[in-house]
Amino acid sequence: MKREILHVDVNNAFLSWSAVERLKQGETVDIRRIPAIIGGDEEQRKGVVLAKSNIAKQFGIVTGEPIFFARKKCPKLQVFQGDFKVYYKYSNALYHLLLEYTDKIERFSIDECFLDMTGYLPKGKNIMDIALEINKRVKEEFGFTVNIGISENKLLAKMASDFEKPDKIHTLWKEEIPSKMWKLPVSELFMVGKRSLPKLQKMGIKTIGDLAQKEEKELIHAFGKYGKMIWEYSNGIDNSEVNYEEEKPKGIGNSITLPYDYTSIEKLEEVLLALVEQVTYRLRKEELLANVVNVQIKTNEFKTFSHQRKLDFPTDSTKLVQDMAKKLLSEIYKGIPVRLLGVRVDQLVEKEQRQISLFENTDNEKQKKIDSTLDKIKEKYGYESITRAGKMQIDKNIKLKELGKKE
DNA sequence: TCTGGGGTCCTAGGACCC
DNA sequence: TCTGGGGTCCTAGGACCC
Repeated sequence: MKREILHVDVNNAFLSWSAVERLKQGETVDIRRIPAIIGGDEEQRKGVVLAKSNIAKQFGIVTGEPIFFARKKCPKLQVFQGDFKVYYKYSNALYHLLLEYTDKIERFSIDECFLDMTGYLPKGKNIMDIALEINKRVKEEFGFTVNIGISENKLLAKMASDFEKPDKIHTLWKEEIPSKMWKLPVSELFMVGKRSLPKLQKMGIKTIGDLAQKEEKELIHAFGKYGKMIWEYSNGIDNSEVNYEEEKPKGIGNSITLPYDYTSIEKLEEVLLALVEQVTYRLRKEELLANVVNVQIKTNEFKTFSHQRKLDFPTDSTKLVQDMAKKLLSEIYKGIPVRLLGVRVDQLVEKEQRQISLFENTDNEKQKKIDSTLDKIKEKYGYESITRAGKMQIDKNIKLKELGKKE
């Protein structure tokens, strides 16, 4: 059966949301109408472009590039700091509006949703009517704009929403693939990144159409599973479902670019504990246990190293994750200046259904009590109220993240 | 003042087992 | 007295997305 899928994508999400919030606070300048970007804190060495206004885009500014470069391209550029609390607020507002049309919604990212409208169209209305209504309502009720892509699967709907921006609705039905999608450069295809591009070009593939017309076998030979996937995408093939059920995360991580390169293991360990605390706090909130701990560093030369290890039994204990993380850090740290430090936990399992291991001792009851007591304080007074690491004791220069609420 | 942070998925090699 | 081989698990690294 042919499905009816919408992809709703907020235009310049972070910048638009900041613009709307500022206007609401009484500011008169709409930062969408000036050369502006949302950027990270340059003093904390997080100075990259997170979002740009269309005017900034006209100067050649791209997401992810250093603000330093962006300023060279556009000396009059205005830089604003992002606020993730605000972003979650608008993301949730949009989601709730969309829920009025179907309950089959996949939140693909903070600013993108897939809607499965199959069987959800009200009498006398077609999918375009619904898209028009959503587009209009979002603009009127929230003050920001969205692009909407319409098709019979997620891939095509997503490609469609990416066509002309902002505030536009596009269809990309199967029969429109040759005229609307094949002419585009292959780099525009979802999942074709900067690493694959040169390889594809060497094969004589410049457009999505070039890729579609290759033999599938040739792509599989050159790229394996990935080759099969992008070949299918170029032909508009995607049978994946709109995943509307809230999924538990498969891994939880926290990393930080340090304000300057660290060369002492003691200082790194202090930060490591703060990272572990946040990760395990989130673990416990999700009622998950981790089987694997991973520690990652990035050197001053931008080389990354990581070590991971399986635990004897799954845990959400700050202490146990910290012990393992310290071990892993000591394995990778060879005295090279460290720019970034990160901790992740993986292979997460539900708290209830885990096996009780023979190795698991029961004398960690004390640790459990400490964890849950601290969690309660965090719930009540905010995450920053108490940490074992105590961010004040760490480096005064470090600003740890606030925990954004997904809801 | 050059280069964020949070994810998912895949690959490849080695260990280990049968 | 010459190197088998398939399957699974573990680990490191990398690609891609927003």
